[in-house]
Amino acid sequence: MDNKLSIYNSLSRKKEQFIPLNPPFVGLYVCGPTVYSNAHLGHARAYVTFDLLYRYLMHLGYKVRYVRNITDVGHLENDADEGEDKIEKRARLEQMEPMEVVQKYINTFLKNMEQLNILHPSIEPRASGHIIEQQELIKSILKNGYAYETNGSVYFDVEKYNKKYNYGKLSGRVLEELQVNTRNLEGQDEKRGPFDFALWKKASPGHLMRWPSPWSEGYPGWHLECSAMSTKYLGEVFDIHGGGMDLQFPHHECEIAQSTAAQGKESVKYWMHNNMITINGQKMARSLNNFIMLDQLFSGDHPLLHQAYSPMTVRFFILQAHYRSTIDFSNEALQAAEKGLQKLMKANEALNRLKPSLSSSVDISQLKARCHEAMDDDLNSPILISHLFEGVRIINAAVDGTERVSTSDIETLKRLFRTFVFEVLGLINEEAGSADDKLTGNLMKIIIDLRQDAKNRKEWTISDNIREKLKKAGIILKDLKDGAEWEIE
RNA sequence: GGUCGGUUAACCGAGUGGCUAGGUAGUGGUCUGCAAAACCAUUUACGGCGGUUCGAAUCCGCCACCGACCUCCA
Repeated sequence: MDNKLSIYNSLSRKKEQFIPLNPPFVGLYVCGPTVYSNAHLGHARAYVTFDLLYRYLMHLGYKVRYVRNITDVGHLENDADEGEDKIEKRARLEQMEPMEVVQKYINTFLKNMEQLNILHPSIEPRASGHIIEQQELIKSILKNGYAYETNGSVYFDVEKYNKKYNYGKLSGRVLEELQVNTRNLEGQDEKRGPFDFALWKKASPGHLMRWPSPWSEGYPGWHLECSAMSTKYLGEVFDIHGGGMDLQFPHHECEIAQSTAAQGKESVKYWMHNNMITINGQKMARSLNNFIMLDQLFSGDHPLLHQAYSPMTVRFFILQAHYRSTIDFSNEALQAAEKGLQKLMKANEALNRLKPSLSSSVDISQLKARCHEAMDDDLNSPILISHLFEGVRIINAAVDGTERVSTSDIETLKRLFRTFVFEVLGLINEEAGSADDKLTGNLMKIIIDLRQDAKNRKEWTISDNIREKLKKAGIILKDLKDGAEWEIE
């Protein structure tokens, strides 16, 4: 198992060599969605990013336990302590049970993830299924003196925590400065400090989702679930915690505080954050009302979209940028990704009919080494893709006869594509299958042979007519040096 | 206002103190009955002003602009 992989640790703000705590095992926790609405382009970016990490770690031979939670309770809107629960709000709007809402959006979320060929995590725990664990965690924090109870609610004492530990180390914030720069929010008299956050909230009379607890009938605070579930499934200390950059503060900061307050030590070794997707230079945000849902992207049904984009086009678009950069959405960029992906997939198919030469005029093993280097360098998928396009050029040139590739190098290339294009980048050839249907294949052979006869007699009107009519039927015909190839549009 | 990050050619998007990233689009050529594809060649770059250096787009400083976080967000 090689350990050349380096990843950017948000905690140290630099690239660090990845050294697992207990090789060959790796514990990976990623903040999953709050299931109160359909999944959007931003979700795709986050989960494609960590899917890439998951796939590459497995490729390196690690045994990864990947935990991605589903938030189905406790996530409030607006001010963290006064807002309405997102799930409950949606339940009221759609006149459903909260858990019906949860199920509905879990179903579409998982469907979208499958469309994007994102592998299922090892465990997808739900917050509502871990109320006991969350309560136990609160008890530990209370016992250690870093939380207090007011009116049946329990809050984390940030100021006290900050005296011994460092609240703000992940996001680079200093508590005193935060306090100076923050306006006093109203309606927070239950809390001792403005940055204290809820661990347990007493349910108001109309609140639907509620559980008994030593403090009140209520529900857990949002930040708690990740600490509780990561500890349960990955242990007190584990390797990697991931999520969107926007979660760094306050969510991940609070997670660090909770775990540290409960166990006296931090739980995460490497923090990784993916950057945002922007639309016309601005972050996609609910408040800006510029969301594009994945279903809309796949169907083209959105005012900003000129056309539909397939799941693999979206995946490839995301992978063509580095995960720590913002990517700006545009139709042009998506269309460029679509074309590029087609080129990659066609070259992969051409690989199968490549005629070997006695020797090679290209260095395939060097290409392979470069692919690994790119991924080892903080998952540099754009560089990896650029190397794969060098492979594309070699394949096409070999088909044309301007480069030579030996039998063993063809095998290496095939392995290279299988490994990096399909296993690591997780791409799928969406257009594959045209030749799978034997009957169609036979019919097409007859048509192509008849057309070839016409061509041999230089009856161009007939041959062009056949090509034209096939096109209308959705079949693209391309003449080769000997014969022709076809594909379904 | 505080903190952090960015500004790369027509568009997207990497990277580096001196060596063509890549994709898409454009132009010219090869191939072809034509078309498509492919191949070869090729145009417009590193926000501005200084500084360090033999050499900077890459390091430093200042300025301009953009964005993120500081409230829910992937």
